[in-house]
Amino acid sequence: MVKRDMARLLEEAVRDAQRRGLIPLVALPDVLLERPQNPEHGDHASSLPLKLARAARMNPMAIAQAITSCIQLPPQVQKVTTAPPGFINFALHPAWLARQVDTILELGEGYGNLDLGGRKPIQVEFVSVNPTGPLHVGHGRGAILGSTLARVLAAAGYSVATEYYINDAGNQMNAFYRSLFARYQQALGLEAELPPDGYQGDYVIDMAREIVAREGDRFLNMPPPEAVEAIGKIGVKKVLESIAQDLARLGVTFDVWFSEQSLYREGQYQRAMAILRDKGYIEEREGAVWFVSTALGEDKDNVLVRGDGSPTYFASDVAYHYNKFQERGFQQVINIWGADHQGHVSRMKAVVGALGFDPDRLRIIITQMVTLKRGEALLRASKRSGDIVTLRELVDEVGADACRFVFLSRSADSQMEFDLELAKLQAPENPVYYVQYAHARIASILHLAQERGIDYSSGDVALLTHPAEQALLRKMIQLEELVETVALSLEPHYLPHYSQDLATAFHSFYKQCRVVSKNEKLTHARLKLVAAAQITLARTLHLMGMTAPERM
RNA sequence: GUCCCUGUAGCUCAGAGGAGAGAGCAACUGCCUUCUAAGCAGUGGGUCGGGGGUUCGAAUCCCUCCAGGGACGCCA
Repeated sequence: MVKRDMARLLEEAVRDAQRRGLIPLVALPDVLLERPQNPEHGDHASSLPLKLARAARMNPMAIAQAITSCIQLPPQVQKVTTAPPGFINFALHPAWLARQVDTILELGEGYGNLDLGGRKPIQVEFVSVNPTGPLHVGHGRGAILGSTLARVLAAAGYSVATEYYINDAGNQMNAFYRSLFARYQQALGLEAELPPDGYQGDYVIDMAREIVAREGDRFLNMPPPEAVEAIGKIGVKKVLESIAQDLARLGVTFDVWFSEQSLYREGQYQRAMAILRDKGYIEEREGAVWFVSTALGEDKDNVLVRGDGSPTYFASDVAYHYNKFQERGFQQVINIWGADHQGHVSRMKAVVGALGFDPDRLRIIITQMVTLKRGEALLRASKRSGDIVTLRELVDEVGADACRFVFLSRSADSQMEFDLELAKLQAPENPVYYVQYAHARIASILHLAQERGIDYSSGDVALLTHPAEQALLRKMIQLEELVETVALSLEPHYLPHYSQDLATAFHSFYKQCRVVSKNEKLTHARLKLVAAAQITLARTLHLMGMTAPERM
């Protein structure tokens, strides 16, 4: 990776300068290199001299010159210059840049893979919505974020497992069961009322009708509690199937669908509670069992077991995370939660610490709310009221690729507006098509070359000296750095931005440089460049979970 | 009241201590006899919410105020 090479080069030069007494022995800051926005300042830049000036009690320019004088140019670098008030600028060597085409072609689909993670087992848990109804658009955001992170982490060399936590225990499920049973009775022409805390959505009615069609009235012959349970199970299965389908259409799949109930069946709950009890984090008062989070600096304690003896969802979460770290041995766990769970972050981390694990091994990403607009009309999503725009509807209208791209473009921290009308209206001008169009154009050139039977395998990349070719190359070689950035920051919104930059570099090259021409040698070299650009662009699209179309 | 997120071009958003603050859309001007014009080249547009502070240097860090959203249950 170029950036790392440059950083090492700089660091060695500083050490050398210190050894030779050109600059004093002072500690170095963490960040050594930046990427200058002005191309005149080279490909990489360092403001290290400015940062050292005070401690070194030297003029920054003098430091810059001292360091620069200790740099021995590697093949990657054409020149190193100093600039006031104290910058060191690195310019990559055009010949080296051109040679990266061959490197990328050799790596093929593997270009962009790193071994940053050392195969460490890492879990990404996301969506994890109660199986009580269809997913809405907010869930789509978490789904796309999670699945993209999983792809990038895998590329970065982690051993990634994706997981959906099924909240199939607790009050919400019970309300859903009873709602479904009421609709079932209604579907059979009986008088029945939806419970006051019930689910009003039409999908419950549809589901009840399906159950009647398939199973008849046999549940009426059971004692009502049994019937509710039996119908509920069928309902959950149906809902989960439809959730899985909706997600699959978005390119989101899971390695594991983990049941909350299993935590109780298989003893994880009991074991986790025993640990907390042994370590003195549990107190019983007011008829309930509490996790004494105040002992860990939290604002307040939290109930684990209610007065009626039933565990809270927090108790389930304790057992679940005990299971993740202790029983399944994940080194790192990433949870993606909606903004409405933000208040639970610190207590969750506290309890992980209380169980004996380093809380930093748990990283929780909060995705902010999505508001849907249809033109001027604001649409609020509430599952209870039944007034929702479902994820399925969104994908139907906008398409999976565009959905992924739009959601990925925003950082998880910022609330976003999704205007359905605009998304449809803008379709041809949408950046997603701009990026994919670049890929289709590349494919088209390569098809032409194939039709004409051009063998460019021995093309000489040294001919790639045109500014547009070099600009394209500069973008292409940033892919590895991008994968690293996203894997460390867990912020995939860099991907769509990079893909646009890459597409721009290609479109501009395409306009300025004829690829298949009468100049045979240049044609061969450029076909190589184009093939490498295709690899880079396709890889970027695939990391985002998008398709790379051959034609549009 | 407390805690979290956000406030950057007309709109949607990047930019997390460095060099005249960026992109897409929208607006305007040019460019198709050549591999896809879903494209390219260019123009206009900004008190980076306000005010203090730290720093050689702040959209970025600290304090404070304002505005929007979310969370503060023996709901999930």
